[in-house]
Amino acid sequence: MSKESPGITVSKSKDFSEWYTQVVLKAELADYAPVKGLIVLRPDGYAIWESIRETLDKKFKATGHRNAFLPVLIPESLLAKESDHFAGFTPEVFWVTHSGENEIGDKLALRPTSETLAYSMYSKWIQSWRDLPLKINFWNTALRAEIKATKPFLRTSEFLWQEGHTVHATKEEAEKEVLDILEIYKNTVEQELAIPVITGKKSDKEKFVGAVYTTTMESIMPDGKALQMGTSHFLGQNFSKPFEVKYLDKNNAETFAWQTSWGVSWRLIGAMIMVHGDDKGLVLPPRVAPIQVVIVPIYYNEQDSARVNEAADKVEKILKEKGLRVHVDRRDQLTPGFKYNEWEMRGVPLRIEVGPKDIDKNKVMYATRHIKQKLDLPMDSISSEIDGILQKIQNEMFEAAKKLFAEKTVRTSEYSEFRVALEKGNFIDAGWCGKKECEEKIKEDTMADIRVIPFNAQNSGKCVYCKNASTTNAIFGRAY
RNA sequence: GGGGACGUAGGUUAGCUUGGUAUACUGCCAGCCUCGGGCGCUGGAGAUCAUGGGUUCAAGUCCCAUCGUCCCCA
Repeated sequence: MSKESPGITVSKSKDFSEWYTQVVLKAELADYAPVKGLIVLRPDGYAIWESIRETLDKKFKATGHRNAFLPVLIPESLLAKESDHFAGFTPEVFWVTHSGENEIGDKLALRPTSETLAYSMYSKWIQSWRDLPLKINFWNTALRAEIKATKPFLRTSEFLWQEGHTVHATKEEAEKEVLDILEIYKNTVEQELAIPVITGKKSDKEKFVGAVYTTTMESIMPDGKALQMGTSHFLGQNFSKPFEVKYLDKNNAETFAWQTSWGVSWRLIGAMIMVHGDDKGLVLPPRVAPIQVVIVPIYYNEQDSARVNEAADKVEKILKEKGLRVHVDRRDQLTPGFKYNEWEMRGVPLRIEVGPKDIDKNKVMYATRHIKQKLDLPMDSISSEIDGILQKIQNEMFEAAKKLFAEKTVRTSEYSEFRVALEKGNFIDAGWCGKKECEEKIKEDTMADIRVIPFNAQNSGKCVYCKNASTTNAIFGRAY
């Protein structure tokens, strides 16, 4: 492996894993931390997270949610209060056992997720039906020990995410919340990150421990592996009972509340890298790119330098007035060619070149990142056309990703075909009888599990494994 | 759970078999350069050789232990 070259040295199709690592490091999104399984998010990576966060935050607030913050330490006694939930997480919990030299009796977990802590507070805050619904979101990190198979953004021992925790008076209202949130997730991922997803329910085997059911959005990566992009859980009264999240209803009757929880993480950044990147590096959708347009001035002498820089300033001003994130690369010790390659590796969706020849013709050149093309743009048209150009890039990236998704989804009712298609790296859309045994057998056999039972699933009639009548089709895949 | 690779300058590394205070490229700094696809030239700074112990006149190199990282397969 050569990390020496400033560019990406392997092709995406030949060595996907190495390609991914190089893009993350060389595009300066993240770097490895001194502790195994942890990464440091660098400014470009963080800017992408901020962009996702701002979009979601607006949508959460528009639908009546408020932000709050919880501490990172959770006492074992509290974490263990809902036993299924505890059993599900305990293998990957980090424990704080000492304060200074003193051992802590009730040892403290670094939060793997905050249900227990949040709901112990909620039980104090909620007394009346008038206190409901309670809809709070937390932007924080979660810690889950990943000892083997770590990968930046996809599997790390600490990750940035948001977790929403809501409480409702009725089952119906809580179930609506679960779906409303999933819809917000889907829209955000498709419109901002240009990644198509399929939404639906998890099987009982794959649902969040402690939930009544889990809804999810899933996508497929170019290497054929499935990636869970976000989940929204209906918790029923599974937590409200042990944690006594209850209220007096209008008839003065004490009632256990209905709850939801939901989250997306910086895993979305990993998905975006994998779906859109190419052999030259990162490719960012304009809507989340930290730099949407980079301007490269080109000149050979003092005389040109003055007028070229002046023209570059003018273009920058036009773009900034449009509210775009723009950067002029004024480093004069580097050649234009070097700069082109560098900005391409870093994924900037649009590059504008301004040189003496362009100024003579009162135009600029622009090059798009997602597909290789270089076109003229008259100086006077920049302001009116730039939004359209960026929107076109965003659309074309989404269309290309949708095409990939469609190509990698195979419908079959034959188990032999199922295995072949899976081996080639596909989602398999196949009938399922609804029994856990078939799901487990398939997993043993092929390493694939049920990623999602789509909301709009068809029913092909018989289970792909046992051949008995199917209750629904499900999407099978090998997951990250 | 199983297997593999590895730790020497910011990055990538040579040197280890056969012990004698470390090599190059890249990046970085300064100065030049007609710089439109990873230009070229000159000079310079940069290394407790992962950590601890042992053998030896002498350890990056040999021995023991520890720590850590990455990758692949289930």
